[in-house]
Amino acid sequence: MSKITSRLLNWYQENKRTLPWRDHPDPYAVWVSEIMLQQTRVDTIIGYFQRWMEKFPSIEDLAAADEQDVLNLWEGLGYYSRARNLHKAAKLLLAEYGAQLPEDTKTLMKLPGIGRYTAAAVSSMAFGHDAAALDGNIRRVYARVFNVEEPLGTKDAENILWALAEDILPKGEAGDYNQALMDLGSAICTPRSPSCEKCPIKQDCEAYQLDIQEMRPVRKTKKAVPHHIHAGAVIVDEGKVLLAQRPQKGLLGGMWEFPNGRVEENPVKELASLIWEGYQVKIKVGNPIGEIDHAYTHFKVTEHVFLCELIQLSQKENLRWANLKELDDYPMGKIDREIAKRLQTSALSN
DNA sequence: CAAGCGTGGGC
DNA sequence: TGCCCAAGCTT
Repeated sequence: MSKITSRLLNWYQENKRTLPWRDHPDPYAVWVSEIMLQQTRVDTIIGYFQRWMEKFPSIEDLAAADEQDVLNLWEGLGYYSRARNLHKAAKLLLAEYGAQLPEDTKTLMKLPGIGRYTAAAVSSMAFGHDAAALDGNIRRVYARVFNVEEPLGTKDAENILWALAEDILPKGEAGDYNQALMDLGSAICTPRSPSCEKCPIKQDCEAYQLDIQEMRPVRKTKKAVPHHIHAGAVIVDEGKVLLAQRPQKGLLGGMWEFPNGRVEENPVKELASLIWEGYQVKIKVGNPIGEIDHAYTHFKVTEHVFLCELIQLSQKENLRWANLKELDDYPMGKIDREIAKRLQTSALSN
């Protein structure tokens, strides 16, 4: 075992955080936590993880769940395909794997939502196999320790970093070692202003020795995010409000929303035809309720919301009339949950 | 294989 | 405030 790995493992023993899924004998819990942690911080998922394990304690429970209940529990976490994939995979495991997670990375990667990183994480942490993991933290740590100059995400950088991960991995300690690297990355070797003085491997770190740690990893330049204008319709009829379910694929797949869409310039003028074309619903546009700003990863939105009256409804597929009190039962993205809350609040004060 | 996919926090 | 980023995967 190299000096680097033994220093990291020693540091981990002294500094590892106690987390709900750590030192947990249940591979299912490790799997769920790893999916939740994809592109998501530890602090964010703690509550979600505990509610999830309470409601779906096992693969069998998850496989038997309703998709809407699964999405409701996931609401607010984002990347909702993760929840749908967990659900799909649980059904698959029950049908074809005896309700047990496979232990090897190759079989794990056949499950929806499990890629190279997550397969290695589950195999090493839940089953103790020698699987090298590479996530955002580990990429950053290795890019600094070995002064990798290829921009992150390029084929060259990926080849170099995965090869490093495989080469350095200490046999028999992969689970702790992978977690040690990730804890180091989140606590010490941070993207900006890393705490190099506290780092257990600073004497091994090429970037630190050259004092260029903040120049590593090299990043590719990013594109500007567009800003779109949306118009949304709160359509009320006989005390109920009209909701639409989004398609399974794409943005907020399977979630519910107030009928809305992108407009070019004038939300008031364009809204009625927009709703008609998008949902086959004819409306009369009334008073504005408010504006909501939201930043997605790849674009920003300002949504103008209007109270509207129903004139004609030409299809019922994917549409539903909901009581204001029942809006919490419908999984929604952030914008539509905000609209729902405003409606419930104003209805309460009336 | 580049683009799409959410949201919250830090600075 | 605006921007960057975060335990990635899918198509």
